[in-house]
Amino acid sequence: MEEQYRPDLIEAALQQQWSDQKTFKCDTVSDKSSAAKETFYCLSMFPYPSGKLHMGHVRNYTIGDVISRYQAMQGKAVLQPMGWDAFGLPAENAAIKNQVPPAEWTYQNIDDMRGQLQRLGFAYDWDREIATCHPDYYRWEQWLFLRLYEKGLVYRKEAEVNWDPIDQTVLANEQVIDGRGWRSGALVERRKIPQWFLKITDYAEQLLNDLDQLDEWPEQVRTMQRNWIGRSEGVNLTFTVDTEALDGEAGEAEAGGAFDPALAVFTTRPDTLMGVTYVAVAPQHPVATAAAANHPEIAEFIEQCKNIKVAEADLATMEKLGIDTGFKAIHPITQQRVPIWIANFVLITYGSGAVMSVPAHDQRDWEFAKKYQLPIQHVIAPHDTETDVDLTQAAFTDKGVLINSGAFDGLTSQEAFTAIAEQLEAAQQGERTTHYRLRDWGVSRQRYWGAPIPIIYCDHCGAVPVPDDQLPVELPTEIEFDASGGSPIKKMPSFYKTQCPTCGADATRETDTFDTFMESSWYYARYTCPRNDDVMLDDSADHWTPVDQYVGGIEHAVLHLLYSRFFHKVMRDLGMVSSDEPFKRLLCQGMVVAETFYREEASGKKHFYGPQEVEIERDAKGKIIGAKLIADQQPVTIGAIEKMSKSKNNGVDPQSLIDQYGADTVRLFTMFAAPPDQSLEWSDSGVDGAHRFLKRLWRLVYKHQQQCKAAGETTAPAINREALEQTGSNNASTNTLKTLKALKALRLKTHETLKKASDDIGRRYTFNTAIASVMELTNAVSKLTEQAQTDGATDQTLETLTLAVIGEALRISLLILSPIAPHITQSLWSATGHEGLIAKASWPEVDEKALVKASVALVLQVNGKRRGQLSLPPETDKATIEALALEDDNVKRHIDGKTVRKVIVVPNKLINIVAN
RNA sequence: GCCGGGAUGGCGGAACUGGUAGACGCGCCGGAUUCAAAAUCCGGUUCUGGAAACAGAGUGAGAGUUCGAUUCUCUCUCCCGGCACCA
Repeated sequence: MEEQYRPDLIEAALQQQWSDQKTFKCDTVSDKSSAAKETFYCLSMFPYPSGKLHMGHVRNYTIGDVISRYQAMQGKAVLQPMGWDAFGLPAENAAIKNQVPPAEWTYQNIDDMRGQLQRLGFAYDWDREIATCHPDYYRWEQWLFLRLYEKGLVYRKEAEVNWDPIDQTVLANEQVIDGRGWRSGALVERRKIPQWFLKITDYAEQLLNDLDQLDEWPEQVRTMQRNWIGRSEGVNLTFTVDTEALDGEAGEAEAGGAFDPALAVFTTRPDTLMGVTYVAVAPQHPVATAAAANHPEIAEFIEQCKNIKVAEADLATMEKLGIDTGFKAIHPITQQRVPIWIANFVLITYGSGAVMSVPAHDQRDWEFAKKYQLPIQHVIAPHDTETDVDLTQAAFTDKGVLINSGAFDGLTSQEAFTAIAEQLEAAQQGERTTHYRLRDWGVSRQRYWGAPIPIIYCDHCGAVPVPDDQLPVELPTEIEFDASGGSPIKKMPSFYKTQCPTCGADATRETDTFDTFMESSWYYARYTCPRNDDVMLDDSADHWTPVDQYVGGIEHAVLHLLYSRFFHKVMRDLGMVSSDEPFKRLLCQGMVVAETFYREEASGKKHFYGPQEVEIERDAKGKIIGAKLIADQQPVTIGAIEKMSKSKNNGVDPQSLIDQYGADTVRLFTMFAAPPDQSLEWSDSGVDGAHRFLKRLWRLVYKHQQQCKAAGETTAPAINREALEQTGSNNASTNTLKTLKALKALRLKTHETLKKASDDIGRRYTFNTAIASVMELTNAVSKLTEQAQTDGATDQTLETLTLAVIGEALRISLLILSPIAPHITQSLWSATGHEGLIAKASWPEVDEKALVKASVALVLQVNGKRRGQLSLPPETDKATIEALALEDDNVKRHIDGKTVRKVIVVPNKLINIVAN
């Protein structure tokens, strides 16, 4: 055994050994030996192959690896695969920038990043690796899409995209900066094009209800999904556009063509119907188009509304603007005429593209009405008389009692909901309905680097699905990119020219590709049978799924996790899996963040400096007071602590850390610095600290091993429990008694640590506190080792006993740390005479007998403030505790002159004396 | 704007079910070792007062419930994630 810890010597060798021996290869279903074993499927969200790993990946995959290794030590058959979410926009951007085809760029990145993952020692079954850009993978995605098509879950409709009028391409939201295309700088326009949709709304109710099954998901994620699906009960009702007035004013034929005079709106508050003072429609609504026909100012307003990108956040934060169409809508109950306005915040994609407006009882309507001097009609009064309603200041949005509502006056909001809905239903002007905020999933992307949508357009037969035997529709990889960013296959007749599968006539292939969320919605299932070329999923899928533990970033809380849940239910309905949900337990890890440093240039633009370029200045207490650039010794501004990113130049490259400290140190630090669900703040000195701990652990084991050798033992001796219990023997010296007491204390600490760490790693996933408790244990071992040395000459039994107790503490420390730092623990495991792999060892068991305590600390409080402490045998009775507490000098002082009113005793914890 | 989350010493964090606030690590201060340094080891370290014992204050701000609140309730401030074409 080496005296010094040398990660550079041990890590590479062990990784080679694990790879050669396929140590972490997962048993297949047909393997009889594994059939009886309990399975555990641990999955970390697969990475996009961007080039190299970042700290977020390291954190994500270390968490998954710790859980996997822990579960394997529990005796389970563990599946932990890894792969690549390989389609996506960055490959196309790189292609334009570097003139490298996306496929080449992607596969090179995969090779690089695979090497980095292996260098971190993750226990993956690499034989199951998948890359979603490979035809063997996406052919099954095309196949599944066609099954959805057959089931009527696929349809085509017009939908809006961000259009760059100069580059003549569709832009992603990310590519629109301040309303302009990121390459061309042109103002983007919203433009409608036909696109394919999946009917996820058919599953809205199930997706909502089954959230209740997911009791091992973070509550916040379930809440976000619930709100995203957004079920609401309301009424669909119809206002009628007053076409007679229209005739008088402009004439319908002129007015941009005919439109349906029935103007449908949805409301969750039919009780406020009598307070409607106007109706608002989306700029794209047919009524708006009609109004624009002979009113140039309206046409111009509609035109302006186009210059906003297709993102809800932008729509919701923009200035609320509107214009009167001049048209009137007839109220379904009062028959009164109210104005129809065009409002830029009404979404054509959401509901019917029109809303009824009740400014008295809806804040947004109120603000709009104030701005454009529209009337405000008060129709709901509060239940109680204390609540102030001042409609000149704000809308009153609570429910209450109806007023100014004719026949409905005096009804509560709830009663009015029913009464008004029934009246509308009777008059066939409305119906009660359930509405979802969730929209159908648009899966068409006008991009190259994605899976082709398997559809052929024929002039005679329309849209025709590609027959199964022609799958996969392969994406050509021999392509050329031009600077506009447009998809090359759209200009590639060899790709899109084909024959209609139905009639054989010349036809055109769909050149759009799938949204990359398609690939990530089912990859977890494909890992169970990644090489099966005959079917998408075989029996293995049901053997392993649902995934027992899924680990990934909180940013996926809604979209990816909702789409996967949808796909799982679809696959269930197709008989491919039998469970309802794909992921049993979910862990959302926080971001990796770091300090930023910058200088503001004359233009106001910030120039960010990397952490390695900057020197931190501290005051005498170590508080950071400033920073300067090493290069010129001039100050730089310390910015906010933000997510590591290229733009903020605050990223730390994991590779250089691995080179410097080894994989175990990096793994240990990322697990120790924060609990997994919180954001992790990067700290170089923290990494040093983690490395120091590993060095200390190594030296401790080395020293112990030397002592064992000196005592003539090759490994730590077994604990002689009888000898350890001999505290009362008459001829024992004080030194002996002292040592025995210390040994028993260490053994207590060992098993307390094991108990806590097992719970922390196995149940709570608070790896930071598990590591902290092992640190405490090794600190105690360190103290005892020193103590034993200074106590000097002791008899041989005692020496053996000391070696045994310390040996147990170290062995248990190694086992607890092995999922976190697998290399160093393996080396020390072998060096202390253990055969085989620590990864295949069983998790140690707590010795309950070692946990028995002679006394417990009991806190004394007077009026809730700590005034002292008692050390008492556990389960001391209340009366005794109270008597002892009242004798305490400090307690006496604080109750002096007061009357004891009450005494509260919490067993084995504290006693609180209430006196005044 | 909407939905979700967070805030505790100089710093990262701990306190799991309402019961000793600050475990563990970093940083800093002092000491040992060393010709010296690195490395390592030992001690101290929430703030204020005090030599100490101890006392007072203290978990983003303000209120409330309770014998007792970092923990529960309400209001507010700031920061972060998502918002359907970044993945």
